[in-house]
Amino acid sequence: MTERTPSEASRDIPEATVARLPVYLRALTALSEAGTATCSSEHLATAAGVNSAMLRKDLSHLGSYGTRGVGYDVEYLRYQIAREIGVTQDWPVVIVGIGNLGHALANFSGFRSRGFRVVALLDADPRRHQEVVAGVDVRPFSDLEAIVHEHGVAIGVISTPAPAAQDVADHMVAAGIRSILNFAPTVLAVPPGVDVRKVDLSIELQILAYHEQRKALGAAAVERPVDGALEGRPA
Amino acid sequence: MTERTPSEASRDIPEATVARLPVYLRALTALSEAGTATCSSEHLATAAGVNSAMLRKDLSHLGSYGTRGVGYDVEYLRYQIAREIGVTQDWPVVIVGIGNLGHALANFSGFRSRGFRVVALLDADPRRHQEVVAGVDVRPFSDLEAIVHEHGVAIGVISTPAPAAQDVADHMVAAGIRSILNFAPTVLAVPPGVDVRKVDLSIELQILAYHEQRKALGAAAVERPVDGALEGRPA
DNA sequence: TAGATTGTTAATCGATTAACAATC
DNA sequence: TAGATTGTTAATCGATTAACAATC
Repeated sequence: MTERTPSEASRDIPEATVARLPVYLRALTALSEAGTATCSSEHLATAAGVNSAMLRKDLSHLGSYGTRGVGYDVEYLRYQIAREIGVTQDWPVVIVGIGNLGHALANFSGFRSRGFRVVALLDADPRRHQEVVAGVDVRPFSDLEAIVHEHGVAIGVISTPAPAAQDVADHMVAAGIRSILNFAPTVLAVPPGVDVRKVDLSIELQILAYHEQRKALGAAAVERPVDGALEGRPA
Repeated sequence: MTERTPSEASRDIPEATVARLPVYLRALTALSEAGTATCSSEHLATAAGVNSAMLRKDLSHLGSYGTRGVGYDVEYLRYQIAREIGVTQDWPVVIVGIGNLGHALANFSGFRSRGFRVVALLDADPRRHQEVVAGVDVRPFSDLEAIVHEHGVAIGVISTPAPAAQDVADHMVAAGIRSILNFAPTVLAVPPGVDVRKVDLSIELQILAYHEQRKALGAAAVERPVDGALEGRPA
């Protein structure tokens, strides 16, 4: 059951590598469109914003797709990475929560071009059910299960307000979805076997703020109040 | 200049910890709003979706803000984390690129409530300069430098199409911005000392697709073509 | 053959986790 | 005092980087 052909050496790719493969894929697509036939690890690494040792290490998890002394065939490597990620196939996606962000996501061209097809837009608010966004009409949230089964949806996107997100996730899981991209600023609880990735705008800004604050401190090391001077411990 | 008071033990917090502090902050805010005065590391960790050992380790980098045998004072810990991140102060932010995503960002309430204030919306397209979005009017991109200086903007958000992003980043850096949140699907080159965080929707979906594909393989291990059977190496 | 560049090894670094002594 | 829970230590795990032998 879990046995594996030894020839298929490429299983169990580290998570950090998986997260970079789409970046390499994009860089290779750009090189391909620019008419470049071959590239070195150095060249590709620069385009992807990583160092070449890391790139080669990452690619070594997939297999041996380069040629020593020469480099990588752009088209060939691009296909191999696309296949490894799974974007050579079509992925039906459903988006739940068609507010400002949901509109932006539905209209985002980068999905379609990478094998993701938005098959349905759902919203709990009946006033939105008149709307057509990006050529797809907005349907009631209660249609979720039917749509998931009809289109074989494996990936769900949540762009509702935070209070609704857990309920949406529960229904997605119940309908058979096992991969969720969550834009709502809340921690989702899901059963084992379900993957959740979160995109959290205000967390990203807070991380930047932390570093920005430290930069400012370096510049004027005085302004910060001395440890504990302002706020006492509670009793 | 770089000397440091030994009492301020909390410098040099690991990057992984910094990325989780905003999650703890959000959980503490929820606890606070629910009227909870005290919580254990176990309780807070569950709310934040991490394990309690990691939470305590993370908090230990900030200082010793708990009470053995008792737990943490919710309000006190919340303030300490907020101060550490820097969200007790106000951060003026500028957003460049007011398409669908820019609209969604400008309207996002989570910014304002966490100390981020959108002081300007900029777009290169003159047709957008009539618009008022979320109470702020859209101004020409060429106003960037003046606005940055006027408001002391330290954080810039890029929500333009990919081809425009590098040029926007260059202008931001030239204007003095040293923290950038990039939503454009492209790798930005910036000088040392400038922080860039990227949010890339299609990369997130591709990471989910990779894992989804592997789940499907586990279920039906046969369907995948045998290694190299379909595609030959290029000459 | 000589030069170039991959794929891999080994060293280093950082992050996570479990366990427990300190202490409220 | 006894029970609870923190803060820290040490072990483990995973990711990054440099260096170089393999080889085109």
